[in-house]
Amino acid sequence: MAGEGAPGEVVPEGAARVARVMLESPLPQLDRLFDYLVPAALAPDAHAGVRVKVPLRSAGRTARGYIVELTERGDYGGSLSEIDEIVSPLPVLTPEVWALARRLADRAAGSACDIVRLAIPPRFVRVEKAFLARQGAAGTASPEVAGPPVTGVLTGYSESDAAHLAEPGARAAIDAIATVVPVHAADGVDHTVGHWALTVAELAASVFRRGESVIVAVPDYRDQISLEQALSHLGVGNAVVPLDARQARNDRYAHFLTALDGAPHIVVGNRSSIYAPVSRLGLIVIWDEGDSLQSEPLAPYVHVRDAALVRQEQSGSRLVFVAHSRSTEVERLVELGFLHQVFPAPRYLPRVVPTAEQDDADAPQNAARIPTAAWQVARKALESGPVLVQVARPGYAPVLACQTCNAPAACTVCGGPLHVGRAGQRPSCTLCGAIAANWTCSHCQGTRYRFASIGAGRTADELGRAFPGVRVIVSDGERTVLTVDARPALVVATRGAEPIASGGYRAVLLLDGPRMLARESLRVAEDCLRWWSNAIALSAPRAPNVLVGVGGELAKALVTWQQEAVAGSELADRRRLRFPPAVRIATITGAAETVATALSDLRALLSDEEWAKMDTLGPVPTEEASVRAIVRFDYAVGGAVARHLRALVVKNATSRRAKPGRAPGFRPPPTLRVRFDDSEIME
DNA sequence: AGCACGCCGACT
DNA sequence: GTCGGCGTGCTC
Repeated sequence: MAGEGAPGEVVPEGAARVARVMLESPLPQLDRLFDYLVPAALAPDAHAGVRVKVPLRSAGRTARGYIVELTERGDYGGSLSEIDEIVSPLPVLTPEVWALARRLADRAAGSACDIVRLAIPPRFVRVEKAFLARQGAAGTASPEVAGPPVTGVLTGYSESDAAHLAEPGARAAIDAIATVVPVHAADGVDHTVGHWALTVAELAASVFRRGESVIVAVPDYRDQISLEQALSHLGVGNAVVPLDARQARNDRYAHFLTALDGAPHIVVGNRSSIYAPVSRLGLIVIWDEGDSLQSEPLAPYVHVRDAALVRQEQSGSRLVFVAHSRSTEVERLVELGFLHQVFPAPRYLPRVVPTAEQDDADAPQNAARIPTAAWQVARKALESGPVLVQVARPGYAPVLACQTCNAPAACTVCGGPLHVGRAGQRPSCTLCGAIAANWTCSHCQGTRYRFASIGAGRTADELGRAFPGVRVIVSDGERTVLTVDARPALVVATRGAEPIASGGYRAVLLLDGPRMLARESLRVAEDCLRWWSNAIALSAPRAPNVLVGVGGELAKALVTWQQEAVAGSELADRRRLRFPPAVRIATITGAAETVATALSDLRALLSDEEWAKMDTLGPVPTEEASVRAIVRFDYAVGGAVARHLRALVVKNATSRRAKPGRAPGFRPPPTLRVRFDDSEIME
């Protein structure tokens, strides 16, 4: 490389002289490609995908960005500036990921650079140097793979389903087998994992052994570990590239670069792994797509499901959604015939026993919310191993109330709700953390409070008293226990934080069903079904699973293990109400006049046919000086709605002015903001 | 975001 | 006549 590209050297005839650059800027009006000249000195490293620094508007002001493509002549009429610097010669933004980012941003009326930020971790120079040195020395080496050859067998499923899933471009919703299996990892240690992990690992290993890459997006760390153990069990542990959020930033960049090296890999990570720059993508797996952690909280809020659907379409890879229960979104895709349903063969039916809640004077201690039948199940199961008790709330007493007037107990400092975190602790404020010493009720001046709800900690205390001598283990969101051994123990866990028990739980008690169902949410039925199903799936084969205090359609769905029936009827309701996912929605937020003009501009931009396929809710006032309108529309017109709303956001961003030098207290009107497919908003 | 351009009020 | 106020618009 040395000696090439001296200043003033002439670029070879026919070489690309113009780089089209995506700028790293949050401004919607800069979300397009800008043309720059490639100076001869930089030509050797000027490849599509490399990070660059470019001048913007005036000399001295630089922006960062990525070369997206190289052409001989740009389409810009004016005179072009030259690229300042090529930050690194590594082409980190692959054409495939760029195309994905552009499509998803357009679909969500957002900036492609916001997606690229999720896709490419921050650069780590030392990591990059080490990677380049390694690549220069050894070239691109495929990871070594041990273990059995490609079998195409999918344990617990029919041969015909396995064959269907092996076909290129296959798309399916797979109902996971609701129990646990032992795996023998390469480290020589035996582990227990959910059977889903073995299923996903079998699919991944068979695609990987064809020389293709796999991406698996899992919601949390516990699932990440289980899947890595299952992949190790199948002899493809070396192929795993982990991209989870727990990694240090340098490790994250190192693993990102490994994914980029051109060899086939099995990428396992959180929702942003869907953007991994692997080559020859053969399979995308989304495990437990309904988990809220699969929903992206950063703009433009593209759910991993939607990113996966677009990436599948663009790459022609296989795509499977694996879960114990079905979201309405996946149900819609099944009903459209877009996803093929796959059930275990023979169907696996866990033992689920619904028990109506009862006030039972005979129940030990004051634990009346645990019916006698459940006590008996727990007592018997504790003879042979661990028992899982799922509860709704973490802490000890999550809610306190005034003993005199029954009002919720509020912090005397900030007015926030009080709670007791651990047994014997003084009450403290959930918001500001202040210890409530000498508490007085703000309503009646009473000074005594009572526990108004029961958390995991208090349940654990009660159970410990009822079963003297039995180990009690608490796992909640704050202190999550990942695994427990096979010895008898009462494991009290909040939903989603259940440890995996070696050999599976001998019984599962789902205690706080009615409380979980009481939550005000459009998704409450599907969420509860998912929480319960996932806990049941941690039980050993034939172990009893007691569902306390829940009857009706939900209990029936669990007993017959047909959660998709609930998803189907939920979706039918949403169609009737025109709620997502039957339709798409976009929320439009901003100053009242801004939103009003945006809505009328949108009407003007759409054809009559398009307008007929949508309706508007609101606007309603939200926070200070802001209103929010919701537009609902059929999937067919989503592209047009997104394009026009995006244009209005750009227009608003360029014309709106914060007026400096105005009277003190003057606040610029809130910006026009558009967000697509925010299903939380319908609650 | 920043920064230059441009179109109206007070000035040597 | 022009110096400079800040609203307006653009960024390859």
